[in-house]
Amino acid sequence: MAVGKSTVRRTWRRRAEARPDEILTAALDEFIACGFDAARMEDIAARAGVTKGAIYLYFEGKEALLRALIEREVAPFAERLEAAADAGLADPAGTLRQLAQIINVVIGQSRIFAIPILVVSISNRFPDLAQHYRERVVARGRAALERLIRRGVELGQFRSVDPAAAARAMMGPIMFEMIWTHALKGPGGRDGAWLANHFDILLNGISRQEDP
Amino acid sequence: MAVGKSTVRRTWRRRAEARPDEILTAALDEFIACGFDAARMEDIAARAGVTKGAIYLYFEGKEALLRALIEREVAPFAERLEAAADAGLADPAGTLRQLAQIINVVIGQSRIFAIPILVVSISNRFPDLAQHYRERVVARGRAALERLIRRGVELGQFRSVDPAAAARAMMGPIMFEMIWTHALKGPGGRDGAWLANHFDILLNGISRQEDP
Amino acid sequence: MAVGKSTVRRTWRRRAEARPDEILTAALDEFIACGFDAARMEDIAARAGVTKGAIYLYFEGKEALLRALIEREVAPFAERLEAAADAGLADPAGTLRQLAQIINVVIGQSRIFAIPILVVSISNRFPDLAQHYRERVVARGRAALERLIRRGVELGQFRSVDPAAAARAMMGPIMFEMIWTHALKGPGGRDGAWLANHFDILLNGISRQEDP
Amino acid sequence: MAVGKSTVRRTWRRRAEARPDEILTAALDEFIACGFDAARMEDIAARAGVTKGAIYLYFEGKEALLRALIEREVAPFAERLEAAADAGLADPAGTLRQLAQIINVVIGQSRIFAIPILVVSISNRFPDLAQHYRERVVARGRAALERLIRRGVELGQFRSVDPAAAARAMMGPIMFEMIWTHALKGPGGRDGAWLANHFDILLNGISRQEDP
DNA sequence: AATGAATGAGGCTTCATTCAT
DNA sequence: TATGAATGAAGCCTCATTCAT
Repeated sequence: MAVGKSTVRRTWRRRAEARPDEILTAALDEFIACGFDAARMEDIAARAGVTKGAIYLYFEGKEALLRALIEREVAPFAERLEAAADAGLADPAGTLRQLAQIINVVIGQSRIFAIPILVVSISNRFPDLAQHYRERVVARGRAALERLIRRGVELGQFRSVDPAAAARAMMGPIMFEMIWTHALKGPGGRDGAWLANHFDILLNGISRQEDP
Repeated sequence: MAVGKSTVRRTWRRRAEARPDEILTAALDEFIACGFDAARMEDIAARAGVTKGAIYLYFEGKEALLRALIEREVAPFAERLEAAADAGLADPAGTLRQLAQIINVVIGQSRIFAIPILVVSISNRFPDLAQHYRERVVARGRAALERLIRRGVELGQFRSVDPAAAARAMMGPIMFEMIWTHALKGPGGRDGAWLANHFDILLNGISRQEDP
Repeated sequence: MAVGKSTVRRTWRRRAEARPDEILTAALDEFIACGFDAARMEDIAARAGVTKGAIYLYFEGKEALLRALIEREVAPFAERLEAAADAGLADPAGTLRQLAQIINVVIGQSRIFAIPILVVSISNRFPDLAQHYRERVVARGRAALERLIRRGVELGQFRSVDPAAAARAMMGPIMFEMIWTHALKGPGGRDGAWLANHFDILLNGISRQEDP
Repeated sequence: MAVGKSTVRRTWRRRAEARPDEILTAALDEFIACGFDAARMEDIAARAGVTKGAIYLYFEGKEALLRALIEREVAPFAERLEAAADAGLADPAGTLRQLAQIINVVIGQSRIFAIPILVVSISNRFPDLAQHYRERVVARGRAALERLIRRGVELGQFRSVDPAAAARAMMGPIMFEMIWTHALKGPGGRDGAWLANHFDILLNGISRQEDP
């Protein structure tokens, strides 16, 4: 009985504690679907299963929603990239090939890769968010790729290329795939081979030419 | 007298005829600066040196402004790319290196490379514009690069890679540079060497290895 | 154990019984500080040390709070005035001078003299409250002053003025002092001599001229 | 014909130029009727014969409306008081009696005497407006009365009272009449004799006692 | 008796668009 | 062709009030 009571209460509590996250997820969906300005608070609320006013119990306003969202999504985004890269320092070439395949799959499946596009589209009006993203995600992702490439050079897998330039060269195709998939919505791109192909070409470009 | 009158009239006419273009340019600037939704008709008008109402003499409304803008900018954009590519079919490798340098310079100088970002940021709400852009610019640009690469393979400059894949791989860095320059506004990128570096790596990746 | 329990309970009860009064006091403070409309139920609750919902256990709503407040404050306000006046019927002139001094001190010390201003500022929207105040406080206060003056005339302290007019003439400075102190917040007025001065002049105006 | 055209245009222009004033007048009416917070922009607009949005062509918002209103009303208010007072420096006693009668009449006729009540009721939330009013109207009005009384003393009409104290004593009844008329709306007060009576008593209080 | 999450009506303000001149 | 006053729909946000716990 006492247990029953506690359970009930817990249900109630759990909802209240989960609200901010539910709202943020709803906001992400709306922002991606309509853009920051065209997204209506009421639609975000509806998507989260609450009413307009409820959002303001947890967030100061629309801009706060955007900021909290970036905050919530950006760190894991960067960390996943880094962790995956650093876990494969023993075999840089193989790891880069794997990364290409994984990213290719995830891009098609997860909403998370729509976030960079959201960030880009609001970057002129929220320069600090753009900066945050640049430093937390792009810079860290590039640094992780750089570490892989530098190690590949040390191991003799790659030629002695400039790791920074090579890492940067790899960001391009990733961004292109995101935009192609989530914004321009080009057809046929989702067969999963493209990014791997791009990386192959890049890897070819930096690899040691062992066989003539 | 007649001369005077005619002169005055001509001046006046010229302005009147130039209006739509001035307005579109103003609109482009505002759209890039604030995004489509946040751009105010009044600010566009002010930038163009007219009043709000005058815009409606030439355009149906805000969305029409956007469409006309894309229309006006997209075709030349694609044609310039194509012309430059096709003019260099005699030396694909050299042409691609040149293209990288030219694009790199133009990206930093011209507002024109902010247009793709604008298109991307509104693509979810105006899918037809996205499609238009995809087909008119991205697809044609890719096809032009493809022709270059195919010719390079025929000439023996490049290995027998898949021209489509290689062309696509080259779009990524271009897009990255645009976004980095016009949206994320990363520092230090505008030294002009990066895109050339990326292309070098890619060209390395597809080039025939003449020297062992 | 029983004792402990009862003690706890009593403490608890006492608080519960005190709640309505605490809430009303908090409401008065907020109403005075912000006005009726701008006062927020949440701030009233916070001032009273409870949560928003608790107020509704004791009062129907915001307007009920206002009415209860006027009810609670108005009667004692009037009664104090009356009692003080009637207690001094033996020496009207002296009593009026004393009243001036007492009021002057209390105006500066107590929130109670901010109530008339509150009433005035909401009087157009709650005419019944205004009427209530008019009849319960202003009219009774004036009547008390009138009795004093009439007695003064009878005693030969004052000339045979119209007691009603003279009483009314004395309300003005009091109101002016309240407004000056609690609303317009003029500087320097709180030295305590002004109201006495005003009354002196008024008393001079109605006093018998014993000395030629 | 040319005249006709010009007339039409003038009509149009005149309306546009008159708008701010019409809106302010409407705002004053609403603010007095409902108080600042309860007054709705839409009702103000309706009273002015325009739509909500039109107000924002001329004023920044609701608070700006209030400020412009005070600005517009306060100066003439003070100037009229001063001019009337200074015009009568030759006969202070008579002038003060006249002033009492004039004010008494105007209080009953004009909305202008509801402004002090409006100011008082918002003074806690807009302290700068209160200060402005205090300095521009109350202080100047008091100074004008002071000049009259000082001159009266010099001329021998009045005893050698403190002019500042006497002037201040005269403000009270005026304020009381305003509040009584426009806020508490006491019945029967508008017979026009009261303020004159108050002033008589005050004048008696400060006058030289020529007859024993 | 008390909490605090949630509601929803309603206000202020903005801005694309229209239209008389 | 051009103006700019005016509209009115729509969005953000607040807050008095309710209610499950």
